[in-house]
Amino acid sequence: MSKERYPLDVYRHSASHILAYAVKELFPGVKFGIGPSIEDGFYYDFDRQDPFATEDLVKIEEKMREIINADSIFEKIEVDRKEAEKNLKDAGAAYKLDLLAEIPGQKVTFYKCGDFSDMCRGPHVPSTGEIKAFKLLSVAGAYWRGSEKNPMLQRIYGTAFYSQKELDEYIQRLEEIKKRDHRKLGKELDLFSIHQEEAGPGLIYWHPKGALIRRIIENFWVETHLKNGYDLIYSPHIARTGLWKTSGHLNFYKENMYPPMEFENESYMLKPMNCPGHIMVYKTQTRSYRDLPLRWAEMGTVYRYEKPGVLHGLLRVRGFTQDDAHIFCRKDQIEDEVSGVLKLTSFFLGKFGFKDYVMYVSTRPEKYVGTLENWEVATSALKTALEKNETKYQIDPGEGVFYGPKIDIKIKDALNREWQCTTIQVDFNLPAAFKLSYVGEDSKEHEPIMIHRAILGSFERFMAILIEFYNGAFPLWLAPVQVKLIPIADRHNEYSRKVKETLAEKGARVAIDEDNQTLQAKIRLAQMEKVPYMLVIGDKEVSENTVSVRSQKGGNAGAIKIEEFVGKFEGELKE
RNA sequence: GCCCAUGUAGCUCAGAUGGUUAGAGCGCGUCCUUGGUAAGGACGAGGUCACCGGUUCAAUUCCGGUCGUGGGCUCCA
Repeated sequence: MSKERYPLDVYRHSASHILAYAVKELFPGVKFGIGPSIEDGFYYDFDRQDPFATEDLVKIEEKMREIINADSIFEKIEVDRKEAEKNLKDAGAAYKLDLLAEIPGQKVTFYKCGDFSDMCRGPHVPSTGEIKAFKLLSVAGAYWRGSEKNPMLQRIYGTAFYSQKELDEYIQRLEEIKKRDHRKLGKELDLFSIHQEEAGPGLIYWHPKGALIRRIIENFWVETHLKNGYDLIYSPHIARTGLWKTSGHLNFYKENMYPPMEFENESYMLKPMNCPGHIMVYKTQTRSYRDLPLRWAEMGTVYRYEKPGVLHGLLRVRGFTQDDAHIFCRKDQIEDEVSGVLKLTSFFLGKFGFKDYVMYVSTRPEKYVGTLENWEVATSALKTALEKNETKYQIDPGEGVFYGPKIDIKIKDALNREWQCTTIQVDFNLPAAFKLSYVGEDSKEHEPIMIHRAILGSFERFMAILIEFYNGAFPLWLAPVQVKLIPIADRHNEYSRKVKETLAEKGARVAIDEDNQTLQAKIRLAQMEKVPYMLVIGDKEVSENTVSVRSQKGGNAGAIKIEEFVGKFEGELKE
């Protein structure tokens, strides 16, 4: 065995081959798909009559260990294209033939290892004994080449690391992610529920604590928008089907819309987006170039049909509230407006503690509306705005929406996962579809540009991210209960109520635990509820007019005067 | 939608090759206890074993379907 370190993906790719080798040994007749390394490990796709059971993974792992112990050499073999084709045909390797068709050149490489040979670009580690730490994780169905039209294969996921220690750490991280799951914490902290059978899947019910957090965020959101030159509007949840026809949603977005409601000989549809509503408001007046930009914001609840298999907690739902806004502006204002949105975005995300994010600019796709000149102007405005904000970004070529280029921002959470929240999209389509105009300096009619933007994305998704990011322990300004008073015995209840009143007058959200329980039990409960501050009140506190402060993260901090606690509390809120 | 797994008390989970009253812990209620920084004690109330149908003398258990959920594929705020 060599001491050289191979890149982790080479390592994993080799592990994936060993997996395929083991499957070939254990389950003859299985056909092979592809087996690449992925971000956190590797997988291999197999076509087999009977799906793999979870117990099969154990057997396969054992076989893999045998192969590793045998330390078989990965032998690279170059084969002439025609010969490869013949060999694969003889072996009945339909999927490999499919792959071969896409490989250019006259030579193809195979890697042979023991009795197992696989068409593969490589590279591989020199021999199977190099693999020190691996684990098979799960089985799942996956379409061949990711298309619903193709047959479904059985995919086995696994991961591999240089050392057992790193593997253990990875598995620990998976467990940490599981522990932080917003669905689990949402239940434990009594924030929200979903009543899939009784009320319908993908629809969220906010409980008092969750609703309170939501309202705190909304208030902050409204205040910030008003300070930053936005006006608020409200638009209805349904509109005549004709409106969605004009907007183009019936053409481009139909599969995500719920079927029409018919009444009074008219047909109405539930809104999947807020934009047409905002356009209705725009059209009520003749707008002058002097009026622009108009920035209209709305926490707009929209409904989108999502396939049953994709619903997931708060992250993927069927009814959600976007922190939406539409900016109607002139072409020459795009850059400034986008720049303003970027500044607002970093203010918002910073307020919640997100410091790391990745920006993507998506450019013109193959199918598009609008003039090339407009695309040019808008795309470069997006880039310039980013550059002037000294923001690094990546280009996603051709990934723009049909109606215009966009900026997507993904935030990174505590566990280094990326989440898409903010999106800023330039739209050439709707202003044209609704024949929007403003009167220019030249007294002629011009078409405004529309910018759609959502900073938090959807309230539901953002809450899910926050819950997992904070691990349920919301910072003081968001915590539904900020302070919990814990009287030790009944005789301390009265004093505690007075403390509560004092704190409540200062705007604090306070609760008292007057249950007939021991101090320890009350503290345990408050800790599990992740209340930022617990104030313990016993004989000593009552007689000295103090409270004993315990913080959720820092533990017991001793007794202080009530006014002192108020000062500390208010100071922390201002941070 | 497709593949696999799965649905037992408010929550987390046991359980029976088909057979009278289906269990535990937490939570909830009543009582005892009035305590000093993560579970004091006793008693009690909670279940059409997801729903519909089939097989059977008998189904929560076996079979089929439906509605959900989980992990994937695809898609996305």
